Amino acid sequence: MRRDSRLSGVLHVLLHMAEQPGPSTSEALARAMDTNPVVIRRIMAGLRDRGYVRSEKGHGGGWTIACDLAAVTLRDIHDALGRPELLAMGHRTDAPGCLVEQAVNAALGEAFDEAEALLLRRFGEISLAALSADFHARLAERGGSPTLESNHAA
Amino acid sequence: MRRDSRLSGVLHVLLHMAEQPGPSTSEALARAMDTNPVVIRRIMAGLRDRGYVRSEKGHGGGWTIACDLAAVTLRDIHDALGRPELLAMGHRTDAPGCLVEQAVNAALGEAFDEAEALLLRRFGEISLAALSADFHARLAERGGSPTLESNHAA
DNA sequence: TCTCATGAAACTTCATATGTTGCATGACTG
DNA sequence: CAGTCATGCAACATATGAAGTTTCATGAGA
Repeated sequence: MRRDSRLSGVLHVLLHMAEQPGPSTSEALARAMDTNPVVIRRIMAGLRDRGYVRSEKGHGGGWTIACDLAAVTLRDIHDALGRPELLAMGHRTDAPGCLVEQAVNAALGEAFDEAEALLLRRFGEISLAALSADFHARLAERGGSPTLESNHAA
Repeated sequence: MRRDSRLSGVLHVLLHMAEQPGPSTSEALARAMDTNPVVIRRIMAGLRDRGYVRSEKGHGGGWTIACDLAAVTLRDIHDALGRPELLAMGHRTDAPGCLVEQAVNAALGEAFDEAEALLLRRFGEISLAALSADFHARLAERGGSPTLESNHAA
């Protein structure tokens, strides 16, 4: 099953924006992500509604970070994306009358719930600032330049 | 994203077969599962290849359990299904050149790996016999009859 | 007014689980 | 041996949702 990469994508966008002094246009971000500007706007819409980022139209417009990176976690971002499904598997029937299927659902459901809870807990432990710090650590190790373009073909 | 219900479905089938004295036809199982016989054959093929079940053609043919339920775990069944994806999310790019994306992948990947490991561990802890026992416990509580049909519209 | 940027809607593409049909194969029955 | 029942397999249809694309409206700044 094709895996949802919106969380991965939006984090990539946010960290690039954090390296930019001014606003970043959807077009520039899309070029860096090798995708379409509309896709950028789509995944950013939820973050804008929550006030994590701001968007401005017209000349000099684009996207700006509008929150404290240390105060926002991956879980917040996941929520802003609309809490997409975490697991690729599910029950065949949600409320089965069959006792066999109830037993199956109970056993699987427990494992599913634990895995989802684990993921959400981990997401809640990682702030955007921590991600950014990890990036800068990698940058220092590599000795590269901190510009957006240097890491992409663009 | 539409969730994969093959594991749930095949477990349902196996537990029903365990309640049957003789072989169960794909057609009968499909009726109980409210699906198509070909779907049953499809999800059972992997289990047959591993020797967990046997299939016989012709009169009196059908599917029979060919393993010790206590010796086979949900993880074995998951393997027999071809180890479908467990998580609905993934990386945007698997081996990115961009350091930002590497940092994102590292953080997310750790959480993903933990969640997958947890699921597989839990699956490995649950045997088919345990599932069957849970079913019988529910049955005793409900006081129903142990037939396949009693739990389904058929 | 012209240009640049987002906002929103509609459409296409793609992957994959699921559902369906048709036919070949093999096993039992009479 | 012919007929029926069942699986095996291939091909095709359907449905869902992420991702990509096109188009037009809107608003901000030069």
